Amino acid sequence: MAGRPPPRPGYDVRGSTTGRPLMAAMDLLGRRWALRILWELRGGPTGARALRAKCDGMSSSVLYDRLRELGAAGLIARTEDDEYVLSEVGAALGSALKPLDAWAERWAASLHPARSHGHG
Amino acid sequence: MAGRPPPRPGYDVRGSTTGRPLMAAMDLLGRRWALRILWELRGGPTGARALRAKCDGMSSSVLYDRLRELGAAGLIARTEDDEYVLSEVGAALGSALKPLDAWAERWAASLHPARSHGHG
DNA sequence: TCCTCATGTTTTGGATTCCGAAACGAAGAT
DNA sequence: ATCTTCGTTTCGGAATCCAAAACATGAGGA
Repeated sequence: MAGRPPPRPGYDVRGSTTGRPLMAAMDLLGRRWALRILWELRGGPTGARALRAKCDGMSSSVLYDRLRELGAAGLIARTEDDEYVLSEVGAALGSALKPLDAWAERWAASLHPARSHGHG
Repeated sequence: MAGRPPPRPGYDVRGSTTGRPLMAAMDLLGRRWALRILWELRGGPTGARALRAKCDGMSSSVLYDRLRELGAAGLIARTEDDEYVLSEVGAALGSALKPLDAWAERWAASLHPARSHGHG
């Protein structure tokens, strides 16, 4: 079960007592599969089992831990159909993560410059 | 010790065999303190002990695990003075992370709208 | 020389987190 | 009733993280 309350800005999080939002975000998003879950939720409402399939390799126990945390943080919500969906801030995070996607491509290019890499 | 080679784009990473750069990035950066270390390195070359002080709460063993991983990933390098410094791609990541910082502020505002929050 | 102090780094044992598979409970369809 | 699909929880073992101590090196001073 959750060992501690999910990190939220304004409160002390692991490694920072300043309550700086970015630190809370890094604590929350810096957990295994957290970013990935949000990323896969970009495409619209998704059921738990389908979400797990997209994040192949994730164990269900961790999935539900994350879903609880992200829900408590207000990043995801649920539809009437028992599906998980990005909240407004959650969707905004998806946009804020795009530069990271672009950077990753650049990073890949810097490591093996001769490799071609598509965007999907 | 390092249980597996640090994630790099173009190879299979935890939870993804596509080699997609973003997935490799999420595996690498989604480890505890990884993002924080890069964030604190923004200010210029920093010695190991000073870096650990900035990331108060981080244990030294994890610090050096991360420094090894980030070094192998080409995100950080070392100066002659035994200090750690962002590489070119590493610095670019710092910029790519700025929208995340901005998003975190918005996230904080969405949780407790009446709270004031400065930028430093 | 010897001691001290600050640094970079590794080691160690215990706590936390993650994984993988199985299982449970509630629907719907046959 | 039975089968299937889904959301969810449980559980033992593995990987990771933590906290503190220890090791190594070099500079400075007595």
